[in-house]
Amino acid sequence: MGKIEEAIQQKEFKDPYNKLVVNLLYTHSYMVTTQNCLFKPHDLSPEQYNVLRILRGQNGAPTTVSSIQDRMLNKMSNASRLVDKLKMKELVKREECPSDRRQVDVVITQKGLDLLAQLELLVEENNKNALHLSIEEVNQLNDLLDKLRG
Amino acid sequence: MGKIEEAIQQKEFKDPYNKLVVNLLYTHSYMVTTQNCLFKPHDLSPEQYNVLRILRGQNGAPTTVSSIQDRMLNKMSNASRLVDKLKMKELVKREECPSDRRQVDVVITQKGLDLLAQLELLVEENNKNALHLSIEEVNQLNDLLDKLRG
DNA sequence: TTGGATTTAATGTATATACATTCAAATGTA
DNA sequence: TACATTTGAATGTATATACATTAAATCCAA
Repeated sequence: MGKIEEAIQQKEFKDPYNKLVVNLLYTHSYMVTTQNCLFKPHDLSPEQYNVLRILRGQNGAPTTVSSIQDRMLNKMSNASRLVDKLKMKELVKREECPSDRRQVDVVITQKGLDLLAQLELLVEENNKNALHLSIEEVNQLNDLLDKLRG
Repeated sequence: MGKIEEAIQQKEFKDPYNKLVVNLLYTHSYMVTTQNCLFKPHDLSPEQYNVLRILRGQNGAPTTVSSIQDRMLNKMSNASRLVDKLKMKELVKREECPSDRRQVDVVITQKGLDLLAQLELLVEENNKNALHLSIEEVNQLNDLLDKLRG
């Protein structure tokens, strides 16, 4: 894979800031590609996986659609439709919230929990294989990304 | 914005590798959001902007659809359809390649070049405003991302 | 308590990604 | 030359993002 200049056949960048934007977009695509390969055999998209992870993190407590939305990595994704897809696969349950009938309580099913458990090791392995960095570099990168967003 | 843990309301991560994947996805979404805001008033998407940039980088030389595809940040994007959208806006021209009639030569128009020129300063400003990092940190981040992909 | 404002989820539409498939043109080999 | 293979672009379909809009339920203030 190597340097971004070779990967996209661009000789040089206007400035390091411009290069960083391109590098982020390209690296994102690289990571998502590995995730797609991993999840595809299980008929799951990375985004659907993320919703399941959020629901499991609630430890069985019902979670409203808007609460899922708030916790999603992409704030513009559509939790309502993702939940719909997961429900069709019986990975989540969806019930009207008794205290506020506008809201919808979403809970991960046992089938959903089983799928997450099954993927656990694969995801961990995939991450470590895809990220060609030492623990120190990973920590450094995490700090820089946190700082990037201000 | 701050630390990723607060941003997505997740208390802790399984390991730094897992955190990095989440951080990359979240930071990508952050950057693309700023780009969308920038390009939207000009009826352009970040991906269409990227194609125009690639074509300008060819200095007027015709570029085939597959060559555009190779240079794109996301290798799974569909250059054919993006070129189609740009042609409808008269930002590119598309002609049958005389030496190989399977291929299609794409060239950026003056209108396309004018639009890029108009966006030049805005993009630069947007990048510097969105990336809350010093030049040194930007360079460090670029190196780490290059290394990440191996 | 009524009626406007707000909240929540669902839905509609355009764009893009992630594939698979198609079809014409070119290539290579018997 | 003839025919199978490969290549390049377009197209089809499912999923997801990026909005705007809708409709119902709740809230709140007159």
